[in-house]
Amino acid sequence: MNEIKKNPITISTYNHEKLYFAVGYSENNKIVRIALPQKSLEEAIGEIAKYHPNYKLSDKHNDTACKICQIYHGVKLDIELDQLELDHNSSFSPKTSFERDVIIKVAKIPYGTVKTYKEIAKSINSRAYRAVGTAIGNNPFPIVIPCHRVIRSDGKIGGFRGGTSMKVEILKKEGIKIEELNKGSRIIS
DNA sequence: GATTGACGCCGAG
DNA sequence: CTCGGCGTCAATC
Repeated sequence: MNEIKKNPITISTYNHEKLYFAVGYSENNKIVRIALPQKSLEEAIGEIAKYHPNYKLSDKHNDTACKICQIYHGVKLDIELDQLELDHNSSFSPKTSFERDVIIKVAKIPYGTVKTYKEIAKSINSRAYRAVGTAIGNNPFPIVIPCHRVIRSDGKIGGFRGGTSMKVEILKKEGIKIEELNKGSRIIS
């Protein structure tokens, strides 16, 4: 489980057509956590506050929240890795190099492309496919670290914290072809 | 140890 | 194509 951090942070938000985005920043102006889009402002803030109860609202980084919204909607946009708080005081504190390696690999998947859990595992010389999924599932920076671009080896979509349907929507907006099956969806390659 | 995964592979129907 | 079962290994209980 992700431990709860007492460090003070600020949360900035953005909303667009009934979807609410939130981003948490540390005092040294790095992103500590990103919320998946929610149906209300309270839920979006709650997604971050859950891990960082010591927060204040601020409009200082609303532009970042706006960017995240755009990326979510398929705009080809990058947020540099150095904007993310990846050290041990942040909410992302990998206990082994495994979790960190996975996140770094996922960060490098280009816009509009996908990789499989197996490929990620292989790229870090591991066969722990399932552990890769778990590590990605704990990703505190969804959308920016494009965990939605990691799919199963059989072409099926695989899981997503915000629900598989949200994963499908983002991929479609990035131009990836997906066919609907009776049971779930599949990438057309 | 034993259990649990955002998985993978193979074989049966 | 679907389903079950077993393989695999990191994290958690």
